Amino acid sequence: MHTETTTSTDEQLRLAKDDFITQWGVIGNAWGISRTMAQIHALLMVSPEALSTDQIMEELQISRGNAHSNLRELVSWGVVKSVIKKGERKEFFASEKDVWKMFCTITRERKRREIDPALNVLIDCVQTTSEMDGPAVKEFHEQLVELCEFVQLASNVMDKVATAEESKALPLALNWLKSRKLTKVPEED
Amino acid sequence: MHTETTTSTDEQLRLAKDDFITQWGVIGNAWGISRTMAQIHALLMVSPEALSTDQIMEELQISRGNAHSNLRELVSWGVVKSVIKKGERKEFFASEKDVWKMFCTITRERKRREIDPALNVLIDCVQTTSEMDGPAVKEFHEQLVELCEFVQLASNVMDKVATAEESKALPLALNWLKSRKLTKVPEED
DNA sequence: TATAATTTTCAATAAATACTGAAAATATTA
DNA sequence: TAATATTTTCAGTATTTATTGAAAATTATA
Repeated sequence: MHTETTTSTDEQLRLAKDDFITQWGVIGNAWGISRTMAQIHALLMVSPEALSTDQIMEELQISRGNAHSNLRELVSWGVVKSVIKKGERKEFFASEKDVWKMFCTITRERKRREIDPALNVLIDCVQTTSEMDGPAVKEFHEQLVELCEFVQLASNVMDKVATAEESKALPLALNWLKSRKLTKVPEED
Repeated sequence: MHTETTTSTDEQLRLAKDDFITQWGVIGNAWGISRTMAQIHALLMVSPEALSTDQIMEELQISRGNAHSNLRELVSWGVVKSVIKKGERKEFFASEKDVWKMFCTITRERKRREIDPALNVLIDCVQTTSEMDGPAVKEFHEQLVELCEFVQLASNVMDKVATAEESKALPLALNWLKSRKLTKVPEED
């Protein structure tokens, strides 16, 4: 029996997944999502099985508190669901895997958390300034109305996306874009 | 001469602008933009004139270094432009005021900074896994391809938006959405 | 050229955010 | 019920990000 010189398929797969998880963490970080949260999400996206908190802690080498709070956050965003396995006492977690469903879910949440509050603030500002006069006020008011209408439109668009029940609806709706080859974009220096 | 009991129009306007600037800072913060950067942006959006670094420092009560680096950042995003006033030695700054142009500019930058790097990472992962075999690998590979195609589409959409030369093009293109009344969305509790 | 105005840098510090690990609370089984 | 498994909380700590303010570098004027 001689020493294995090639990496086994399982090992290769594990390494590729680890790489993806790490990279997704970096991406998430660049997008303003905490590295750990992005990593948990990535791990669950590429896990055929739902995972327990302990498995996630083990895999990503993070503490229980960290795993716990990030899992709750992912669940609150709707991209991860808690799964009960029969015969098992603990909670398991599984990610939504359909990219379009994920997109719709995140859009709905972002609208609720980020767009609606901004809209409310802007509407308040618009109303305050509509009761004042003078040319300078008018200019300011106009600017606010433009901003407001923009955010309103964003809000409407996001509503449409969020309620695109069938995950297949959007890809089709966006068919006006020809697909391109899978070619890397030149990197920054 | 009796004491003024009502606030002057100028004072009212100043207060309304201050309020907007503060609120925009809060919104920006919720969107992952630093409070100060959002405030500078807001200030410039509602200033009829371009402002100097000193005026911005004074207005927002921030340090020179802070004002400086955030202004550079805003300029690098393309939403603020440096303006040279004749007879004046210092640099002045003015914000783009057309909301749609702003949107196109930000979209272009986000694509370049956030989408393209992610796409490159995903393409690498897809390629790595395409050279491996086994059913588990195939499942992983499929998931990566879906993600990749999604990001690719996002990239294409953003390209279209970014190059929508005329700022009027997009509002028209998005006409499929009926406008709604300016009504506040119910707040969270 | 020297002088003054202005911009840029950056070490030090403050503030915000993320993470740990263990204790407390809760839920499950015997 | 008690014993055990599991989840949740949270004070303390580490890490990251934002800000200050003054010195250095740059640019413009006399």
